[in-house]
Amino acid sequence: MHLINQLNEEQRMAVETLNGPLLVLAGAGSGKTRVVTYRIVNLLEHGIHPSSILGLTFTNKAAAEMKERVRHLTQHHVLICTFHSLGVRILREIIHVLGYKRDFTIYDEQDTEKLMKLCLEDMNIKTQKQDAKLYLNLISKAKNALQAPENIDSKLLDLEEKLFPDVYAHYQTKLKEYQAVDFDDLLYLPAHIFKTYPDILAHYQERWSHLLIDEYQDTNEAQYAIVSHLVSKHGNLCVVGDPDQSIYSWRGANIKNILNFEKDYPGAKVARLEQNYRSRTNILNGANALITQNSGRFEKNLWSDRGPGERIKHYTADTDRGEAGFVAEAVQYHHEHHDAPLSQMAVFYRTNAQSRSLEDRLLAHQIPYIIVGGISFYQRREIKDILAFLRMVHSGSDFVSFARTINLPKRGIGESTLVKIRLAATKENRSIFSYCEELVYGQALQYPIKLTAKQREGLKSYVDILRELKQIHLSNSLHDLVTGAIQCTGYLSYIKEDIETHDDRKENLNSLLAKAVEWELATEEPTLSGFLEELSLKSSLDEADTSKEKVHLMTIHNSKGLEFSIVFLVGLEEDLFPHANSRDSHAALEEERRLCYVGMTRAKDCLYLCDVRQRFLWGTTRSQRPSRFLREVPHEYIEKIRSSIPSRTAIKSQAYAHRKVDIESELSEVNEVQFIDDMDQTLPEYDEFKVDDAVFHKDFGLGIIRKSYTGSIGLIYKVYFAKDNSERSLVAKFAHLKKV
DNA sequence: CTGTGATGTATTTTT
DNA sequence: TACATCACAG
Repeated sequence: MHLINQLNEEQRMAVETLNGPLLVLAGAGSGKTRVVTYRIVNLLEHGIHPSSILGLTFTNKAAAEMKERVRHLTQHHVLICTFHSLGVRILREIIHVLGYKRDFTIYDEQDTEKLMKLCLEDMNIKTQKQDAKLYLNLISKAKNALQAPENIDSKLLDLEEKLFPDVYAHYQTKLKEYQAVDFDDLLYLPAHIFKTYPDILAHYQERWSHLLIDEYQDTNEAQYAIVSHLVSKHGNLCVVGDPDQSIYSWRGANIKNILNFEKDYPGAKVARLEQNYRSRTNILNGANALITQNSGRFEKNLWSDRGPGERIKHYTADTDRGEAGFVAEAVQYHHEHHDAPLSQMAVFYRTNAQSRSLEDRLLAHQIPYIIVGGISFYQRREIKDILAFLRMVHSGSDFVSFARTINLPKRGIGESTLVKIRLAATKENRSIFSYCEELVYGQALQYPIKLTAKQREGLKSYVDILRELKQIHLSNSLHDLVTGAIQCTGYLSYIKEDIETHDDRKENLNSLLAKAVEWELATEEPTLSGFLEELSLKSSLDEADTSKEKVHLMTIHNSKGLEFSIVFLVGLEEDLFPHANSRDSHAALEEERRLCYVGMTRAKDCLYLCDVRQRFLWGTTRSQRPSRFLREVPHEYIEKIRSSIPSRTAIKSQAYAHRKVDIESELSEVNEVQFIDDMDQTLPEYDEFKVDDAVFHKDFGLGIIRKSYTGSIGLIYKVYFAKDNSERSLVAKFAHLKKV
């Protein structure tokens, strides 16, 4: 295989190890994708049948990319997909053993929230606002940990969570009744089936002889179980990942899965990919130094021979608007003076809300940008509405979709009637739609409910519309059905009522139709269920058209796996990044640090770090303190700047020496001042102490930190002092507390 | 049942 | 801020 020659020694070892367990520790930018694809090519060249190989990733995008690369190199189609689509694939084949029908619906978060509210109502649980979300969270955790409702140890639960096992059980019952599964079920149910039905498992073990898992550090228990079940026979498992880039523990990812790989699979070979082909050393070393602060790591020595490059630039703005303005100007500068393509620049932030000010300034500077991630097209109301109609055509059992569509447009069926219909249908043991049909057209009901003339009329029109759509579905193409769902339902006139949003919504509906057509052309057997399934597994990440000449805006989470020449990491402030919610947990804080590491290591040539003194956040203007992460990157790699245009030293020392002199002199006046690195004078103030830390005060003696918060004067600690048994609030910068 | 306006409240990351 | 929920009137 000639491709082998393009690899370094460790990479080659990974590519040439075809059987048995293999752990590839792939540092940032170490050529992971190349190794993975070459390894698949190598498997194929060694006579492994394409259909025996299974590659698993976390995003559709990564899967598609890898698949395409393999196809390009070998002309073979290999199954590379996300864990969730693998789950669907398996469930479509065997979910009947659990009493589901083959064409189940997949509920997204919005859908499950509706379902949960209705469950709580059923159980007469006083439905407080966040209750639904709270229970859903617990259920999600339970499923990720492979716990069935009956396996929950109620002794471990808080008092207010005592009802949880019952709620969980009822929720599962309802899901089944409505022939729906939630997102976590796509992993949980296959894992459950594998465990319970050895013959089914054997079948899948037979089918896939070689497994490959990407981003293994982000697998959760359920995913881990699926994988270990599948490989327990042949043992040919290659996992790729980087513990330092584990950033999804909040979704159940367990970093131990990768850390314990050698224990789980004795005799595993380990390839350490430590040469970074991406970043300049100033950036790489800065990031390395930062991540060293974490405990319990696999030591590694990531190096690069791409030369030092420029130092990491740190800019402090007065306000979030100023920060965004700085970014816009710097983008413009790089674009105009160095021909840096916009598509090679990216701005990363911790929370989605931060994108607004950035968008605002970029727009003002007329810089084209694209938001990667964000609110998905498929989450938009009008899209979900039409899809709900389609779901009703597909499965008459899905009550959530019924509830969503029954009053589009208004048909006089309100909350209370909806409850009556739902309960009656359940009692009657009929699907929600067949119950409605019977209610309007038949008499064979044991539990009919009373309707006003207007309601009867409304329900009848609804049933008629769905019957018509079903008819279209039988004899026409998919896009005819979509057209029908938009037109026959009167949806168009319904959205006309809101003039403000009408045009946008209409446009979105047009794109939906376009997507349907496109999908029909690209798919061999374009069925409705296939279409719905594809859309429910699509994430916002998969839609972005990244080919265009635009600056990329995204959360740091979304930046994983990408690289850009120039990266702006904004909002490096305490309580934003690291996020306030991680404040009291060491583990959470380390994850924030890994997140920062991920963000930094996306940059090839140029990295900007920004923080802001005053930020408009959560409805008010807040005084912000610089992130501790800024301090954790050693000074030698950082240059503090006060303008988006480089200072004279920077110009001279870097590749910019050829720049036009007039610009340089124009700016030199301002920049003269900033040659001093003032990092030392502006040491960020941050939570030096955490709750429960012991401290010493020169007057009050020994104390314990009870609380830390930010007042108008800065960081304040509430400290309990043993000496006089008192609690005092002390301003951090004056109190001179010492660690004990 | 529906629409309105007031009131309250919770603000991370997403396959 | 912005969204969801609630109370109340029609």
